[in-house]
Amino acid sequence: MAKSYDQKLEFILRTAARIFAEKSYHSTSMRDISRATNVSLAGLYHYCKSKEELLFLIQDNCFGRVLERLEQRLEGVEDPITKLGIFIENHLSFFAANMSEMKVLSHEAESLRGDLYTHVSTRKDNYTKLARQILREVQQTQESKEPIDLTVATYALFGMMNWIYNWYDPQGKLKVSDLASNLLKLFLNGFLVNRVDGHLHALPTESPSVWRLS
Amino acid sequence: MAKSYDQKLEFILRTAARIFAEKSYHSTSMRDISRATNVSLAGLYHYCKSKEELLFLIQDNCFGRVLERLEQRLEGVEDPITKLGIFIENHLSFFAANMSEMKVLSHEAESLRGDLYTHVSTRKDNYTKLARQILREVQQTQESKEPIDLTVATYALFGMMNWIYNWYDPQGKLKVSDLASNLLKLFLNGFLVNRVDGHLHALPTESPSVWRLS
DNA sequence: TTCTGGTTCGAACGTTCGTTCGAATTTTAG
DNA sequence: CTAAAATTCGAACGAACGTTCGAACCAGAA
Repeated sequence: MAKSYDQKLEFILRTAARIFAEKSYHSTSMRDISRATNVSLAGLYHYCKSKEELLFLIQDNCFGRVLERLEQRLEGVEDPITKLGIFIENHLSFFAANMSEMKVLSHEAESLRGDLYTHVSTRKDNYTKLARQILREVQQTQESKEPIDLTVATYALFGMMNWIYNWYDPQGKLKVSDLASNLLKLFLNGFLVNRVDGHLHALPTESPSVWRLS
Repeated sequence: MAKSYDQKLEFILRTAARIFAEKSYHSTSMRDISRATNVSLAGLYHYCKSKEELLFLIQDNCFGRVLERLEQRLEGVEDPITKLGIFIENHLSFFAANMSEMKVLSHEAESLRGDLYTHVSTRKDNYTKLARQILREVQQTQESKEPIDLTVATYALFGMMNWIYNWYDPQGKLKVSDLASNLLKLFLNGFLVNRVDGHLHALPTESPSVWRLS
């Protein structure tokens, strides 16, 4: 029956995601996945064409669910700042509930090749462009003499959010909602407000050559 | 002669860092490095004990230089905000001048094992604690009713900064100094200012179970 | 020149990898 | 019950991996 096939595939994907997150895609062997799932080595290939397809399915399923949920929640919303709040909360709460898959999605971006890479990469691009568009709208609600560069802001936001797999423990004291509201406040205030210019010009600027070895 | 030995080792490390950054540590073979350096496979082992030591030397040398320079520049500085500016500018300008090495330092953190891992990890911890300490000092110069959580702020800062290997092109239009001043402004304003609380409470909060598969 | 110690490398070692194949087993449909 | 289809797996494949070894090479000191 198709149902039990799908369930077992999902189980394999979840287990593989956990191991990929633990020890990275390239140093995980099909034998590791076989051992962890109690499915024989050859048996795994009944559920996927290759190890690379496993990685793809994890990334694509995971991302698909983020996008689907985001579209639902953004529907009908007009206020740019509310949109941004939804975007951040959506991203972080999904991340926290699916740390392994999201770590794999963030950390193993370049482990796919060819069409599979292109497919995931394109979806990420659209996601990034959506964030950038929301930020542009947010920025236009304000007037600032020295607005933050939109590209820097967009990737700073993703950096803040995606870095959490390096430190955040969903089981720990800090709740996801607190994490989200802290990050939203941190980002939004920084993005909109202009206050500390005095300090910036005092920064010593190093010539890059200082850093080169020889 | 010892001089030429060191020079060749440095050359091998730079080349290895470039390839590790391109296709990740675990999917780079010693044969790849041999090909790129024109040093025979066996010859490489005259300059390192193992592939893992290559990775360690890249990470440790790189981090050592960041720390050394940072200590010099922080010496005698008292103002917390100036300290933070120096910290960010130091980190980013080194990152931009050594993208490969820094990508390897950020991205292959868990690829080392045992003592080598512990050694690099400990230095990173101290670096993180230093940043956290500076942020605490910055925060104490202000009084805020709802300050940003210090842990969140610290890792958000590192997320913003370390994420740049995913998008920033040091050869492109955006200069390092602009990148640094934008990120400093973005972070510092967000960290210090309290303004958008109204929007935060309006955020819908999803139950984590929504995100789980089954 | 001869000797010495650092440097280089071709060839091979044993291991592990992703994947395949054919047969055995279980499940489903008629 | 029977036959077809779906599922499972032991065993093996060739390829690629990190590393080693012994010999060859080359510099500078005597």
